[in-house]
Amino acid sequence: MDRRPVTLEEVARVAGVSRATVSRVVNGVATVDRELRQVVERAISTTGYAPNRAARSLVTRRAGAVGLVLPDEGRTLHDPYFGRVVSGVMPVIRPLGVQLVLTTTDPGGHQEVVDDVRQRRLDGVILIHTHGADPLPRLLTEANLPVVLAARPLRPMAITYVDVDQAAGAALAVDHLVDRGCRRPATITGPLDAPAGQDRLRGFREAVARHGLPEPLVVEGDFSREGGAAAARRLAGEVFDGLFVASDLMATGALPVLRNRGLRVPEDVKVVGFDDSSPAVECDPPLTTVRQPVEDMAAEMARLLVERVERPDRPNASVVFAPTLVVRRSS
Amino acid sequence: MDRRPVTLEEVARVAGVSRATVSRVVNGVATVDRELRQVVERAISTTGYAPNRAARSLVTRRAGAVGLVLPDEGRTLHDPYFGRVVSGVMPVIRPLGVQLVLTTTDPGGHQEVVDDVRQRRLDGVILIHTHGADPLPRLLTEANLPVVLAARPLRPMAITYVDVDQAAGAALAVDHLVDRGCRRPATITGPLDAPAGQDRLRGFREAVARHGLPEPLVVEGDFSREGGAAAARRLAGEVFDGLFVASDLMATGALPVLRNRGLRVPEDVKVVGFDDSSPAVECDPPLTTVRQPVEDMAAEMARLLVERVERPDRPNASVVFAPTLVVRRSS
DNA sequence: CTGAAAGCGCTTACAG
DNA sequence: CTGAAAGCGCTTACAG
Repeated sequence: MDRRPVTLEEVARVAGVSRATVSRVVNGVATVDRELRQVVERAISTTGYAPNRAARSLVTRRAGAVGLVLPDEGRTLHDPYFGRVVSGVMPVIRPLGVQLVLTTTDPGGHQEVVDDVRQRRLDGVILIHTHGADPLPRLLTEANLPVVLAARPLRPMAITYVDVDQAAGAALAVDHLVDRGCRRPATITGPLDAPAGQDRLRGFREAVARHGLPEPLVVEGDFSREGGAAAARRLAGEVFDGLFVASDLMATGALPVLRNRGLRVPEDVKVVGFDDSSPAVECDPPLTTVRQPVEDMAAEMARLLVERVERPDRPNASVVFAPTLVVRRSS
Repeated sequence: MDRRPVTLEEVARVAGVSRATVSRVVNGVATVDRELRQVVERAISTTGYAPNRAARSLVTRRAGAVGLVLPDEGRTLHDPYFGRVVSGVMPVIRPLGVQLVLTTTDPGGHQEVVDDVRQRRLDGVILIHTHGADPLPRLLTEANLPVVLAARPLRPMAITYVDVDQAAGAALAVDHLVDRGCRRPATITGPLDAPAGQDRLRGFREAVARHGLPEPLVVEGDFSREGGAAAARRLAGEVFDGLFVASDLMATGALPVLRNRGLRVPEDVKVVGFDDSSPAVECDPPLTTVRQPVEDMAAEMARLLVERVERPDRPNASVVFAPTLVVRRSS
């Protein structure tokens, strides 16, 4: 029953060759004689051999695993965004035999990730949703570990990242509102100490100016539903006919506030969100919103990471994707 | 810069002891002399030593990693349920230094998982959402690998699983509807070839009978939003004042159909869902629903799994959790 | 309580 | 193209 697993040694014995040759066949080294290869392959399948990864890792100095690091707040974990990232990463690393290890950073620091890296259990790391103050990106790059960020870092630094063109997304929203006849724009921004918050506001402002519209109303939110509601309340008494909310979740908080004020959406105010997350579909009315190609972005992150694991000397890169507009009933 | 990482050997040299002694200190073996231990600890911290996990795995025959296996359909991945599972598992395995590896089963089979297991990259596996026909549970248990299922298997088999008392959840819903004055119950079931679908229907029927209510209306759904809408349409022309929908997602499909028929919720029909997933909060009106203690259940899965990794001789166990009712505006 | 030594299962120069 | 041999960095009986 629980007999020891088959080793390379055994396969070699059955095939009547050296361990080195079996190893070469297993790893697809091209120089092996065709006939010998077949003998070995037969021995592998009759013995049911599977290579022990720990032994291989020990000599190759490769864990064969990359980490996906999420902030522990739960927010991210329960966000469909997370699932989309996983869907994007999987298809690129799996064919390479690379495992995806999930890590959440503990409040007390990042000991988990750092340990996994120091113990060589992780060849590289994809970092999701780091705050500006997060020391982890620097910690890891300084340790010479391949790292890819899921967004532009707050402060410029030498690091590889993938992002969506946030400003272009905001512009998409404004163009659409203008197209629908809006002349008095307003926005509920994200937190302005986050790159996404900053960039979406900048894109909004630039597009508003480009269309020759009056100075827009701007209130700051924090990407949460409650923050959206609070921001919408601060808009009470103001006059506007188009509202760009920098995240769908905030929009679901803002919508009821508008309704209570007697404003109909989209008749009196047209609303556009950002993210195309599930709340956008479920809220009433369903939300027109800016969508990021998250799966594609995640696949690109994986590709960049794997590349840097293979070739640590590769220079940093940043790849920026174009957002798209998803039109629903709120506009 | 990229100098070789510190090894046990080096620490031993610095501390003036043997590798065996350093190993014992690292692994917390109690029998080491107090003074020696301190010397070694100092050497570890001055050298910045971190044990190489591949080397350890090779001799201990433990990967130090468990797999979380999800069906590849995307459904699960984008479901907040998934995030809740991860939140539950993490706190129990992390302090043990065990990694969580994410795997989705490929449509063509389960080669990924099976390979990871055969290569000893995974010590055990948590299986989420397996269908009745899924060969994976049997495949893995026959290979003598510790496995924990996230639900009762469709066909009885010798396996460890954690579940919620589905029937009790349905009964909770019925009791609540009756409490709110409903006398004519109806239900939209899950797929009846799935344990959850079966058990929720059984619990519903038993509770209806217990309350002495008339024979209820029963239409089968499939746990999807569209399935919920379709089922609700099949209810057209029927008279009922309480509707138990076997998943929140189906309820979000059913709600608009009821509204189009001129039925007000909760005035004309009271509706109770199942899962307490995010759609329950976002739909209109917010849904009264049956909640599973997913985080607790996931933590228990992790505990059972780890236990079986340590002691493979442990007999199978099944743990069933009690559901709770979350009351919102739909009832 | 501590150390010398064997061994875990691979890969990879190095010869030939 | 193939094999003998060294070595990756640990743990763990086994003596003492």
